[in-house]
Amino acid sequence: MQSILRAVIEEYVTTATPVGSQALVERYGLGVSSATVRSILAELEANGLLTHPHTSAGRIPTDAGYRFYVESITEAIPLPAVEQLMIRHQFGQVEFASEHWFRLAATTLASVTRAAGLATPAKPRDAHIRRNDRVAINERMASLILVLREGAIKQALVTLDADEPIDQPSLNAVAAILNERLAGMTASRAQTRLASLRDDDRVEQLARRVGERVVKVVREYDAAAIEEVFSDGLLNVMEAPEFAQSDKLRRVFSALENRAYLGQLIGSVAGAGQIQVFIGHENQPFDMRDVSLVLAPYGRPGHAIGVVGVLGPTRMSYSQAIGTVRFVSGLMNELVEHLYA
Amino acid sequence: MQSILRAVIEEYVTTATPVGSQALVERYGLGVSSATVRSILAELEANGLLTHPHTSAGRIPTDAGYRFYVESITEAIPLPAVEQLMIRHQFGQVEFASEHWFRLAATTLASVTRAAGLATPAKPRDAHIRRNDRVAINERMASLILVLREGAIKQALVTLDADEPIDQPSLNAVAAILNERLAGMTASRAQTRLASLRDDDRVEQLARRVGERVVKVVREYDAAAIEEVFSDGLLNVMEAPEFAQSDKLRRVFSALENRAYLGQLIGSVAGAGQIQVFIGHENQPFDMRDVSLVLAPYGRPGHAIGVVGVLGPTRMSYSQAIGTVRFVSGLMNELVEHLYA
DNA sequence: CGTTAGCACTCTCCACCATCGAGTGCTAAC
DNA sequence: GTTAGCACTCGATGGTGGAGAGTGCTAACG
Repeated sequence: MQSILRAVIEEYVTTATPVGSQALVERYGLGVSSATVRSILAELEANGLLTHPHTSAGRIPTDAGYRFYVESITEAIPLPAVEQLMIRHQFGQVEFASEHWFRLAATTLASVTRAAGLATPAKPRDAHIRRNDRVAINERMASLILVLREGAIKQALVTLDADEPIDQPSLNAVAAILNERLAGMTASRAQTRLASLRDDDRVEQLARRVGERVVKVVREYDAAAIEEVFSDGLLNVMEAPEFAQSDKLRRVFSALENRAYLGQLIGSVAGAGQIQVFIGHENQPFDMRDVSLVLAPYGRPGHAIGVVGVLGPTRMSYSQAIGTVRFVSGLMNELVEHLYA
Repeated sequence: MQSILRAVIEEYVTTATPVGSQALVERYGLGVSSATVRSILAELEANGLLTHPHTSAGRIPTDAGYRFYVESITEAIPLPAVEQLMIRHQFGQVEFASEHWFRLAATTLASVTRAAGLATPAKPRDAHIRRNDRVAINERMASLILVLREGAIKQALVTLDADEPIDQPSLNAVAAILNERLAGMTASRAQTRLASLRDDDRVEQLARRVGERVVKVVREYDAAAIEEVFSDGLLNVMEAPEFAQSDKLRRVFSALENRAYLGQLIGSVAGAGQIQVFIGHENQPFDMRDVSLVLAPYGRPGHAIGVVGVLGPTRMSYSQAIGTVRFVSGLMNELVEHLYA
């Protein structure tokens, strides 16, 4: 019974056409006749795991069927050793900098699974300020460059609307104050340490103003749901026969372009801490009901967390996808670990 | 004759169906009968400006027809004042930092022209080093942060494979040397200024090694064809009826994903210095023959140059697209100018 | 009672065909 | 040069009729 469901799904995943009872007994050594299979298929359909496009067609899995199947995969197919080596090799070739990794992860996932690869950079929960520098552009404005301990770099312009231009020595003094007070702080701790600056001293006052700007930038960074979702291999998804009618395709793309839902999903994956599968119309709010996602977090829990995964048609090879995503997220874990070591 | 061509194109642009002689006389006050129009249409077809999908269908413009039409647009329709104001307002709302502008430009172009908006950040021809800082991550590695005068920020890790760990004072000394020698330099000038560093002094030797890394990063930045092409509103293009068959769509997307051709185009536009239109199969090498591009450079000639524009079906409103792209690129010019002022 | 062979039934797919109509090209007259 | 008239072409539409795949049901079997 479960093995029949499994057979139906695996057959449908490869052929993309409704699968009949005969095809099953022929291609999978089930040891029973097609009539028996038919009665089991009818039962599976009654349980809501399979459907009928029409009376005289074979069965196709429902989203619930896929869900059942995915839950039953206790050990996902691990990625073949050859491919593991290849991927490691590729990661070895890019520069050792976290900003390159997540893109490569998406590209790799896309090419291995033949679906679309998704990845976000590792984003800290509460970023720590490592250091900040300012470069005066002119007397009225300063360009702030903020380095976060988690590796991100932020830039902001601050207008110094003082009555008279500020000279470079004063700016240096401001910078010194800020570095002394803000280094290593999170946004909220930085805020409290700025409070004690005096209002009657011109330099301290300026430092406070600039410092508040710094805090604001860091807060915004903390609050941003996802910095960026990088995707590669969307073409693979477009090529699937179920997207031959372009309206389905459109739905998926509009959901991708409006990244709100993706962000929410990714947030929940990052929170859950393990690989997760979202199938078809389980993706409720937006128009993603024609696709499934396999997502896994990577990074350091409590520090920086990103997400990698694949997006494919509901009819995708979940076991392969899970195996591949698991490997890539593991690899990313290693890399991030190295960075912090 | 030219007015008939113009009428055919404008009608086809709005209806997306082949246009016949009767429809033309009805909807455009041409003052002649359909038979006359037919003979003119036949002539235009002989000149290669129009085609026939089949015998009993109306005419549709060829790429050459569009080209002729575009050349004849001496004064593009300027963007309505209301929309100009709206756009200015939107640009006023984002932070005053060049990295936000090009994304907004793409988004704006997409929503106004109902096609896809494209934009690249302004990229300098020969970047100048403004300043660089290093933050030691541990004793064996330093994280380089490189600020270019043109506003870009680059990051790189350098492994300091010295025999013994390097202490912070030495690192500071290295940084001081580098800032003194490299500030304001282009990559090639920086290279020559590094040559005079002595090999027998440990700090100078280290400075040379790190400095060479800096030069390499800047060179890579100079050499990179395009940093990034940001696109928005690809959905608009997907919705055009000519992309109902998804294979055409696929061609366009594969051309976009493989950004080589786009980069080449953008390079040529940046070089040409004015708005350019690429129609259908004029986009020779790659599979972009189903779409047209209207691209314009922005920035400061000789300093930083970026490109903004739209990508739409060949059947797009060129006059509106040209007007809009012209306005947006002009606006970007103003903004960049402000930044340098 | 589970399994199986047999069989009628259902429904899609495809090829074929006739019809319709938009739009053309041509010709002859103005 | 322009126009009316007309035959012609060819895609689009819709209906028909097998062919084939696959089902569900029933009755028989171990």
